[in-house]
Amino acid sequence: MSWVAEEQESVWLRPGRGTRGPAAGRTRAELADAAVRLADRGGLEAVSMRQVARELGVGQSSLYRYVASRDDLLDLMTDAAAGEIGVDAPLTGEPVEDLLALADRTRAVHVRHPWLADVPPEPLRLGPHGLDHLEYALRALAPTALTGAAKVEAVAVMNALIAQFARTERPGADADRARRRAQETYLRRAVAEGRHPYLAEALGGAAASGADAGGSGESAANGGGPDVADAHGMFRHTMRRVLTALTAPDPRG
Amino acid sequence: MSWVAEEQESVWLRPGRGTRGPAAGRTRAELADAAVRLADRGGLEAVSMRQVARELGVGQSSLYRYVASRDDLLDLMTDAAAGEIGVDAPLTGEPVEDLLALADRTRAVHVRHPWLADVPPEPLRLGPHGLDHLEYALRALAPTALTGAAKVEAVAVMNALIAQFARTERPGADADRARRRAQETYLRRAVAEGRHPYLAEALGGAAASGADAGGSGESAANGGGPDVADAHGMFRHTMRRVLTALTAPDPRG
DNA sequence: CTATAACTGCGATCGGTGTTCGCAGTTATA
DNA sequence: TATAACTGCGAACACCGATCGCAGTTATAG
Repeated sequence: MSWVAEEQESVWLRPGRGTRGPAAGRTRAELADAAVRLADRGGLEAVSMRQVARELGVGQSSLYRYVASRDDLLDLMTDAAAGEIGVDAPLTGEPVEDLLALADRTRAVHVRHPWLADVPPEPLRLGPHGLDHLEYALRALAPTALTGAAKVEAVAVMNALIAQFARTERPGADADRARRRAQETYLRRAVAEGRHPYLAEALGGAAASGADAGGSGESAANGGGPDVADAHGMFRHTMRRVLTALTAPDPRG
Repeated sequence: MSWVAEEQESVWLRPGRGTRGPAAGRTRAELADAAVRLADRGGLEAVSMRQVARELGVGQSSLYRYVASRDDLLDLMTDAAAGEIGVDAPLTGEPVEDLLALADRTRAVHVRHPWLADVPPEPLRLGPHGLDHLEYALRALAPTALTGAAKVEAVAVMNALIAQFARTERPGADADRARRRAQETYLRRAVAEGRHPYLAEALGGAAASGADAGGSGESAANGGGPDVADAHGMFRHTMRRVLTALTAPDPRG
């Protein structure tokens, strides 16, 4: 990788090619498209350099002419998805409403690309579209009296919750079915033991739901026969509450 | 895997061994300990079956006598961490205060085991300790007028936020340093272009912060010279707000 | 027009991963 | 004592991300 030897390593900072050699057969955008296509079909794990190369009809090692690593490919995919959110909707001036609308559109993208929730969240994964998205959210937060840091954090929390909900509501990847069912079985049996009365009560009507303790939380409001509309309602409801809490003026200053 | 052929697959449902053959040389707990030790040192990626086997001084394939897959090993690790949280603290009866205390203790575990934030969040990753943790949280939420589902969701949101903050504040894994710095460089240059005024303003004093758009959100309040105490304060502040919002009686019913 | 430098595509290959299989050895039961 | 159940594990399989060097192509420099 000659062009990366210098100093900068971000995919987005890489300059266009020189004029010397033959033109590259594909675009980075084509790379991203192929990867997204694969991920939409088979999940993030289906996105291997070999698979992407086959999808594009090129040799595997050729991919490294466009991208320095698989992680860069994930950057491309993530930003492509961010580009689907759309940041042209006019703002009403009501931060909570505007962010809620943005959250809804982001959620839609997550539904379309369930693998988004599986992309390992790096501390800073912002491409051009990601920047636009963040800018839009900050613009929506402008009427607020929050600190810059607080605003950024509010957006981060919002996005974290969106990913959280997206994970919860996703259909289940066929392969995980067995595992998921097994874990539900365990939950049911453990609750049946009778040593978790509050849990038993909370799960009362619905079948299986849960939130893992140590890691990132998970929950599911489904089990018996939930309709998506209800899930969406739950999403909007919870999100509005959290956004209201986050955008309220800070009593400490 | 004879014992798994039947039906159930969860690690936690697997019965004790029969009395026929020689006793197993290690415990599942020892497995978990070794894995946790490795993860504490080198991150989640350091936890490979080969490494764990070497750490234990056994052959690699022997691990599959204790565990059906690497994912089961992650279950063991996660639940071991969940066991460190502690659910013996008495409840005050104030849901927000109790949950905030619980969140603080959970956060401490995340600080001690930064890899927790990297464990792929499955829809249902609850071991025995995870169940106890959830039960404790639900008990804290008992005075509330929330639905069972709403309570579970509140806990899930809380855990998601904890993981979010944990990711934000973690030191940076040495190997990612270069990548991280590169991305900060990109952010700085992009902002310097002048086409993201709100972003520029929000990042005003501090150096680099961000929240990715498509995937799960990320943020960083650090940059110039932040102290951990401030981060902790930010954590408690945000958490209290969100918890207050989530536990307030639902106007819809 | 030629030489050269820059660029592309890619086969071969390396070290690593999770997982499976079958075999030798061990132990308690029948 | 024979057998069934269990353990540990070496060897192997298929896949993974990444690297290296080479042949072929193209625009520029002399």
